[in-house]
Amino acid sequence: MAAVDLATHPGHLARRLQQAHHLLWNTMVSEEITSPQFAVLNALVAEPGLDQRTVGERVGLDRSTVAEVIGRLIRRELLDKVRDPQDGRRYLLRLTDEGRNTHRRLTVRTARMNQVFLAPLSTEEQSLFFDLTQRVADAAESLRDPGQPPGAPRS
Amino acid sequence: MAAVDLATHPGHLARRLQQAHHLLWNTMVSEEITSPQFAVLNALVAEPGLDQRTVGERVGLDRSTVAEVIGRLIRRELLDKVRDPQDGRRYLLRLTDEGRNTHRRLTVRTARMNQVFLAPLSTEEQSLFFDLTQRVADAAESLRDPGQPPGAPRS
DNA sequence: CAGAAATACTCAGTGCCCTGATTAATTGCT
DNA sequence: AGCAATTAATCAGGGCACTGAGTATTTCTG
Repeated sequence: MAAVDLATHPGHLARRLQQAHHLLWNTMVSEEITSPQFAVLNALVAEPGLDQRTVGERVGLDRSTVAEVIGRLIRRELLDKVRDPQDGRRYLLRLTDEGRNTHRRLTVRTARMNQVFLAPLSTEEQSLFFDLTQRVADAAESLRDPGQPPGAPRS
Repeated sequence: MAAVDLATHPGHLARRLQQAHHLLWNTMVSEEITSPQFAVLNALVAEPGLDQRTVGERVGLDRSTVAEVIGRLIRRELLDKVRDPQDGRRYLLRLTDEGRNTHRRLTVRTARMNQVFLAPLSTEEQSLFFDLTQRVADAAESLRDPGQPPGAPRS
């Protein structure tokens, strides 16, 4: 008799949201390529030749997960990996032609999927949704390591 | 040069949100019990003696996942499982005393965590966040099986 | 220059999440 | 009663996500 209403738990809502998204992705975008895999491809289209760690940073995947995702992309020959001649610890990642094609093809579909996903909201509500969600996520992420706030200079 | 801004992708945002939540949960609620596990305990506090499938329905876990989660809860002796004498296909789930205690203890902490998680938003923004997120999730879930809309009568 | 510290990556272990196939029990229909 | 369809659960298999420990390479420092 002391049960809680899960609808008031943002974490539970986040999980449901992600599950719903996963489902829609599978039906509208691709059953082969997952959303995190697409994010990796996208990061490499934006900045070719990144190393593994940086890709993880860009798309929000930790070192282990990014290694797995990249492993799968390499197996499918959408990517390849070469040692950085400048720094033998790093692997440099490059898209194959097929990787670039796949990214281009899926970009169209993800746009359509996003529209369907957000269709229940009006245009203003959609911006609000992005704003609120992003602020919550940013804040929680910054609790992780109280290092420099977003947009800190490099080098 | 045809890269997309992931910040405009609700799915990517949902994933980040969930990751951030997971992190906060680990530090503020429990490293032993996960959020889905808590959801299962909570469902059984609300409705003791549910079967596995129904629990999954209540907390939004599919048949396979709910079986795994329940397995872990049983191993930790927070739950037990007995065949339904009325229907030998079902397992009926019951909280142990420790399960009830754990639920009660974590309930307090989850409330605190939710506050911290949503702290970047004002009170009105928080209700808006719930409303928008819930509508998106509901809509996407109903795309799954175009069965009866929410709130369909039972029995 | 040699040893210590930092960095990039890998590996092992745990948990969540889904689909499709299978098994066991019940219900419905002749 | 007997067989088909339905239903609850399991199992196999693939993918995402995190932590802690280990390896190799580079950089920092005395």
